[in-house]
Amino acid sequence: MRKQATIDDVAALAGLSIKTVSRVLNGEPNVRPQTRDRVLAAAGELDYYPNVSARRLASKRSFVIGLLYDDHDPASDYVIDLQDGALNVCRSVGYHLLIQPCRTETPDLVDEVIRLFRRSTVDGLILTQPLSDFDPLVTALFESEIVFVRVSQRACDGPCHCISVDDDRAARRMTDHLISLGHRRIGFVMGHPEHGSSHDRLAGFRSSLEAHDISPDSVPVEQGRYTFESGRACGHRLLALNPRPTAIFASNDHMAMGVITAAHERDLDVPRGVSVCGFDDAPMARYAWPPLTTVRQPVKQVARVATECLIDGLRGAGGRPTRHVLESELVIRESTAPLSQ
Amino acid sequence: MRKQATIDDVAALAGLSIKTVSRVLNGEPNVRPQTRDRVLAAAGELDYYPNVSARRLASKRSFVIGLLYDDHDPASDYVIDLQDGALNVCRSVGYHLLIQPCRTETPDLVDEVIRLFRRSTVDGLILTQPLSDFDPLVTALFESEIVFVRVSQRACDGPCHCISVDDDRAARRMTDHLISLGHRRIGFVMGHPEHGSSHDRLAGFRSSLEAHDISPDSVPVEQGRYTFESGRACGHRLLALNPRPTAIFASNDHMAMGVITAAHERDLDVPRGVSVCGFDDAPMARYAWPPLTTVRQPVKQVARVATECLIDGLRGAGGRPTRHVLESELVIRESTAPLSQ
DNA sequence: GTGAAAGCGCTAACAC
DNA sequence: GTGTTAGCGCTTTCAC
Repeated sequence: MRKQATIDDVAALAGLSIKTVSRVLNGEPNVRPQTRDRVLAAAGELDYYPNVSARRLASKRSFVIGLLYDDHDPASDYVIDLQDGALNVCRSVGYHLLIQPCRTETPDLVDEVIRLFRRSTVDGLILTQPLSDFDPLVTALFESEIVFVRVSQRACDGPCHCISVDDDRAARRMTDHLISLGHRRIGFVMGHPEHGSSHDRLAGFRSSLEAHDISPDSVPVEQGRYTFESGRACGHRLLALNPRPTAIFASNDHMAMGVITAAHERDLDVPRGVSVCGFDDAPMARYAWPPLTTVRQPVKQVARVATECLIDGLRGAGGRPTRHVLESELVIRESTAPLSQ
Repeated sequence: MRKQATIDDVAALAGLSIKTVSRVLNGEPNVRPQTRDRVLAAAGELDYYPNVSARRLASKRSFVIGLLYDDHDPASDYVIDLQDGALNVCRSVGYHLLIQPCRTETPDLVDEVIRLFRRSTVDGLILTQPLSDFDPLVTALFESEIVFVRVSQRACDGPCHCISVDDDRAARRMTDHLISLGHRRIGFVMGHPEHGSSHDRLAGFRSSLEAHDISPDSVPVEQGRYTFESGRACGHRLLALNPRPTAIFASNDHMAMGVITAAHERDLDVPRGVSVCGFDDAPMARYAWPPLTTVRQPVKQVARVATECLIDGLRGAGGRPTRHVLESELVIRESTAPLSQ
């Protein structure tokens, strides 16, 4: 393994001082373009790459950001996409990503996260749902003056960037779709009551109904918890109703799969007997039978934007807190069909 | 944010030199137990935690290990489990984990990985399948004298630890299960031909057949690629056969889901018309309809063992290369049933 | 067994 | 615009 060049080597080759090299490498002002080029040429020739540890030690910054997520069961696809989006940005700007799965239930979650900081291993954090809606944590971070961005629908009053997806609107459009197929008796399976997204999706559902003059009486709502099992239980309850809903909108794909299973267990064909749709476009949605109509969220892009905001903030380019709202996309597959007479 | 204590603070409080403190913290010999205790007490009182960057800079080690995995489509559950197992060990011994998704197809994959090292950000690597079977990479790592462990069935000739799962045996036991249900005409869907596991699983399948005196003629084998779509295509080919197989063993769950879809598309009930089983116990297997009979691999444990081996190796406790083989577990659900007459 | 001094490779503050 | 001088907090070498 060849020895890695140091900044001194570059300075020597360029015939400049070490500080000038440092300036160029850090994009600081007050460098003549011509000097700059000389430095870059020398660095290129030596295949020089700054030593991260030295840089960290001297600058007291770690160039690492932490990605916090809840590692609850059915989240792996979501998490992988988050990681992917964040990693892409990190790599392109020379940061590292520290992944930090955690559980909202952990009693000393807040302490743990704060300690991550105290140990100076992380410059800033990305909080994803549902952690980003967990008030004790958010409050503690503000108090500790830790830089972070939230991926969350919910507003927050502190000086922090928020990135969100328009769940409300997507749910409304999905409901519009069901109604356009002729369905008017639509069951709804709500997500985990403590996740902000559950309420947004329900709100979108309701606003579509309202716009179509459908009475709330014909739209039974069941409380799920975003898991397959809860979807299955809610599915059974909804399908036992008389009159039976002709369509069921589950707030995520896992619950939608549960609803489909419940339908199968009652020898009800999907979509002929009942249309079912989900939310999230988990990979399983494509492989289900029948393939699931759902909503595709731009998860990678959310992570990308969040990471960019955070790193900009760390670089001081920060400024006032911003709010980004990204759009989801309807994915119509075969689990929804026109109402059969 | 309170200022983090330094090693000097600890030394001062303990009334010892900084070097002695360092010795204790690094578990070096030549320290009197009593001195040791004094140091630990002082460190505890100050809530001291060594500064990672300083330690890295001075020791030229990063205390970071890299987890390399292929980020191919249907792998997210596997990857999350790998990360989880590795993270647990890392945290308990004070290492960090750098995740590095990559694609075998990337032309300069090898260069990229080597560079990870040159830039001194990683002390060692964990290679997971199918990367761990990718010869150009493995060879390059040996040549660069980079410390790594492989998660792979395949043996390798270099001085490196290997952690594997006994796919061969698991496939044999699964086939035994099908035969015990009365099936003798069993279709097999092979995995990606370049993944070592594909061949192991096929071998296990064959050895069971042999043990039961079943002629190879009655067991059609189709070549898949571990994806849902390939499973679906192979499923159609197998189900079009005359006589039709009464059971199909797919080499992973995604392909098994594809086979089930193919069966549905031919109005064939699973398991009454055809039994189907998979491999891996992906979460989707539990949520499928019918729930899928499959093989559960101890992925987290594999990652844990791999991480422990690697870190031991880095600490010099290394020694000769070891080989760990972990056992999988059959998960019998409802997609397999006794042969109906 | 323990300690003193000399860096690791970089950035920060200030001088020029 | 550019260079000089000190550290950052730790590990290492070698002396005691």
